[in-house]
Amino acid sequence: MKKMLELIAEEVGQAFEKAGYDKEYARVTVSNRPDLCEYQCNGAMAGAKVYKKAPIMIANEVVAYLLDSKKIASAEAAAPGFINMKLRPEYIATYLNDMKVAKDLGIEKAMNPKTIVVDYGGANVAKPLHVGHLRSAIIGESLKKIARFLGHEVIGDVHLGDWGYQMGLVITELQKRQPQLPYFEENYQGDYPKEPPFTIHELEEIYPTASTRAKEDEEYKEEALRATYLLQNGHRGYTAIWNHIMNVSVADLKKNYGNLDVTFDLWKGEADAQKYIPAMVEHLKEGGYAHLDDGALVVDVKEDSDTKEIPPCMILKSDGAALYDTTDLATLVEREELYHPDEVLYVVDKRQELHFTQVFRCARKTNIVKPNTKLTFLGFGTMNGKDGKPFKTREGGVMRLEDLIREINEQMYEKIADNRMMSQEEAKETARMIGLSALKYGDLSNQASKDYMFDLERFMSFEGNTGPYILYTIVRIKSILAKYMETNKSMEECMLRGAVTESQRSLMLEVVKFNEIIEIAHEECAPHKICAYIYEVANAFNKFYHETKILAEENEDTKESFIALLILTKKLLETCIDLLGFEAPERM
RNA sequence: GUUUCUGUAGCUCAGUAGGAUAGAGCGUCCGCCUCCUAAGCGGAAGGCCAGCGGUUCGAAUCCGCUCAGGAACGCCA
Repeated sequence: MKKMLELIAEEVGQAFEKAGYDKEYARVTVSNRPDLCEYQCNGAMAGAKVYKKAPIMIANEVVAYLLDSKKIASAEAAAPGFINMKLRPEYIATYLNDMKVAKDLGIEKAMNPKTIVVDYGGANVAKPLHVGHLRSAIIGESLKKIARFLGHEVIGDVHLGDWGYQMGLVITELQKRQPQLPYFEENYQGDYPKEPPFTIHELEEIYPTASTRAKEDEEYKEEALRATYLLQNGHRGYTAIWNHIMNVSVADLKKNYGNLDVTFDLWKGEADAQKYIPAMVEHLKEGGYAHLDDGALVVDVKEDSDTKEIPPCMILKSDGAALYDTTDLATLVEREELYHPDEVLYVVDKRQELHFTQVFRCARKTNIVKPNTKLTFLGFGTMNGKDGKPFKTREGGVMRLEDLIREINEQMYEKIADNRMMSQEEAKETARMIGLSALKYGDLSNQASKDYMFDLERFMSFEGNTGPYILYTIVRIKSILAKYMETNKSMEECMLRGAVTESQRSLMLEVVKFNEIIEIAHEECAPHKICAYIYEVANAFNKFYHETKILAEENEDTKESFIALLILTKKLLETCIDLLGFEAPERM
């Protein structure tokens, strides 16, 4: 379905043309003066200069051609040249009825569906997920769903940090603790044990211990680097350990992401890109792109328009080892080969912007990606605590995701437990759903690129602009519809009619905006616009709800129209929260 | 130091193809349950949109400077 703004703009465009003006001035927006009108067009003022005419005259001429419109009920020119319009109630109702029966609420699917790889999550193997991983997961998941909803082929890749020095550290520490293991036995030819030599909890403790030791002990560090080197060159025993680390760690990561309802299509990582590195390096050398600088192999990515120094993209360290840049480039090689993406979207901490600028430029310059492959960096800001500094636990440490989620679920359970009659099991599941909505909405309602204050107490509140408030609104609708179903069977046949009250009309006008909003959220990578939108829809609904006795309505047609509006509103809210990555319970 | 992002109500945040009177929530104060979930709804108070200058019919929005805070700046990822 076409967007309402487009439909009205077409109408107004025709009027502009009939009046002898270019229809490009006929851009229509939702009015910022709802007391005066519903939609407005400011094109007369923009055109005034070109046509050397007073804007109000242009507006008046255009308005004259709008009076017999089937969509627009009233149009008037206001000083200095606004064109103010109201829609015909039955036209709004028709539009909403179409939405109600259309697939996916009549969203316009992409004309040319793109293949989009979304690189998000950013988890590291052998390290627990912590709050620092939250934003990437939440924002990336939402963007993935939005793009998919619009008809694109979207591939979500967790892109694990599963290669390099950190693995050498774990191997070294393990060797210190259990030197008798066969992995460390030289010339060992037999099979290695199937059971991993550590649990996830031990693994999560091994890494930080090793990391700390390496910083204090030069010799230890050398060993870890050596282990890293051997692993990368196929050392049999270390590879076996690496596989254990992967198995243990990935299982745990899947569980954690599962708690967040975040799912990836691909569990690829840096290790997968390794095999593409030699050929890529060859390509960079042969193409004359790379040169040696201080012993390191680099590709210059400076551009004339730069306002600052952009350091070259470093491909190989002076000791010959690969780096962050290398792996990300090789991953692009891999992605080109396997998926031929039209776009690769990175949802990463904004502090990595420079790195991705380098990688993107290098990939383009060296033809690692096709010229028309879009590379997008969506950098998100830091989660700050109430003190305005990066979020920490009370003890000053990094909070583990697992602990955070457990705490949210427990608190939410206590909040709802004494409120309603519910089995413990249902209450637990309900608390989980509400808790997740609080967490995700709290994050997503902020503009991704900005730092934001992580205030759980506020996010978990049922009042105000929060996830729980949105869920509460949906639950209210569900409750009415359930009651309606008890006496009436065919809910789906209910038809919307023109609004009978102001609050109903406002709600209808909110619902109309749906495809407009989703499209913008996609284009701008801005889930927060969906949050703002559903908050307005929820407000409009609650006002309508408050002023209207829906089930007690005596006029059957009107009642059915109310029910139809409720069905549509519910579908809309549910669709939107699904795009944000959470869902609503039956009751709460 | 260079570059870059941010600065909007007491607090947390919306608000870009420049538009009419800058919006929410929380907090504060005042109202509303015989009625579909009051986890709701209505109302009040609260602003030099960091400051100064410019562009123009018109600026929170575009440009310049200043101030304040954060971040990044080649062999970690």
